[in-house]
Amino acid sequence: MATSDPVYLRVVEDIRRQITDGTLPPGAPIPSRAQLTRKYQVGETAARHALRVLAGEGLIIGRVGSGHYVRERPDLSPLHRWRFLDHPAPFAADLQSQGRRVTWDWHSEPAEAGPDIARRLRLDESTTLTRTHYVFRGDGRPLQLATSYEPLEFAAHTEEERRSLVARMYAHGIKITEIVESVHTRVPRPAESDALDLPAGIHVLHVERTHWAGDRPVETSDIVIPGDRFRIMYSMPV
Amino acid sequence: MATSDPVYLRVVEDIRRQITDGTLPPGAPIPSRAQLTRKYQVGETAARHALRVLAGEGLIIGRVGSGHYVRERPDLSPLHRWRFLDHPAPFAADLQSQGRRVTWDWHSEPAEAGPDIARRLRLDESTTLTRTHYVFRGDGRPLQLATSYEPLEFAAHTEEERRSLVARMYAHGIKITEIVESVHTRVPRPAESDALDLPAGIHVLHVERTHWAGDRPVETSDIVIPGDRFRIMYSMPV
DNA sequence: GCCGCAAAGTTGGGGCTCCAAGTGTCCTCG
DNA sequence: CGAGGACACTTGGAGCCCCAACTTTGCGGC
Repeated sequence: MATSDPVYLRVVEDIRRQITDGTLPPGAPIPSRAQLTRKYQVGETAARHALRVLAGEGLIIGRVGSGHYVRERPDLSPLHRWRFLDHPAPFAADLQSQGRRVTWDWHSEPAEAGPDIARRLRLDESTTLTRTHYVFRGDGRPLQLATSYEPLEFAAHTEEERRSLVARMYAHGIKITEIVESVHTRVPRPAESDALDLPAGIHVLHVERTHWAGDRPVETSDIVIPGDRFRIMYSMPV
Repeated sequence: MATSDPVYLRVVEDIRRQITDGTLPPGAPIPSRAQLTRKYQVGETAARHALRVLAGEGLIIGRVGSGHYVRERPDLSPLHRWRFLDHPAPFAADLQSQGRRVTWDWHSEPAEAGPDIARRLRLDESTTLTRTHYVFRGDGRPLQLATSYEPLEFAAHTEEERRSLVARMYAHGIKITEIVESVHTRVPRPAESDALDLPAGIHVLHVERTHWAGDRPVETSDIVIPGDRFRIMYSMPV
């Protein structure tokens, strides 16, 4: 977006795009260091750094003597993990990877922080925030609820802006550096049973997620998932 | 361990040790590139690479113009996340970060894979595996159960070996490249209620964890956590 | 005693080069 | 026709250098 980003990022973003949009399928060879320097008109350092970044993301894998290749099982790669974590419906991962569509409704309103949210965002209890309720559906069935709290000035207004909190914050000059989650299970509240169409006796997974910019929390949300019909999948390259 | 490891690893491991054992507390400055080259007698490239690796692990943070510093909140760093994930009791993280001791009992026995484990490890149903049952306790109270399945030849025999599956596999020449988890909640089985001292009506979190070496699964385990009294905490640098 | 500025130090981007170890290909020789 | 070896290519470790942007420190002057 900026006019003078690091050049290695140009290479990273171009290859990443080709992998995510399927131009480079799993197993496909990535151009070698020498080829990248010619193709993108960058130095060897930049080409090498780009490959290392992509390998660090788990999107490609390097084989000494042979080359870099798009990794198999990319649906479990950190990029995807990352995309889903950043997504307002982070635990819709397995549904999406099965090719099914996740849709959602939301509505926003101003709200007082209250003791719990004030603690999580390190704010005063009487601070007014934007509270957004989300209902996520997969193939029409309710999958997941989320309630997000963020300062008024950062709230999303369009569908597009809702897709990535990190990108939205970045546009405001705020760089998200960490995502902290705390998970437990509990009995659903009546409104939740209703919204999720839960049979009696089924518990829910409750995820408290907070986005941090350095040592300052900038957004927090409560995510509620039916505990029976759902699975969370992720992976990490070692 | 090996006689001729990459030199940057020497630097990484030394600094990492100092951070984890408290010699370098949160906020402490890390020697600069120039100082590292002198101190460890390595080139600038190696010093720089070591700092990048540590920063990538989230243990330190670089500030342009100032230096690298041990990160605050290191109990949420990826290294720790990683250590706990690799640990047989991955979700004892918040207890340990509060300084409490987690202890465990276990017993191993040979067992037939059976349909479920055979599918997860891509083996034949009649294959004999080592099955290990763990009971984890924090301050004497039961916290977590785990059942691990691994090929006979890789099984751990000492307490020390049990601490890190990744290190143990590495000693066998097997490099773990990925950890895949699938989580859901369910009603506890009678034996689980018993072992975890669960009040009636409390559900459990059931985690299916599989360690992969390339495209081959080498270990899988079922981890059962009480859903009421427990929280999972982790974080990821963006 | 305090302010402001310059100098020194630090990170992060980028460039170039050498080398060891491993892979793949192709050609030659038996 | 087939096996084996030479050669070209690739990764990953390592070294050295230059520079822009930023922070810290310390000194000189008011």
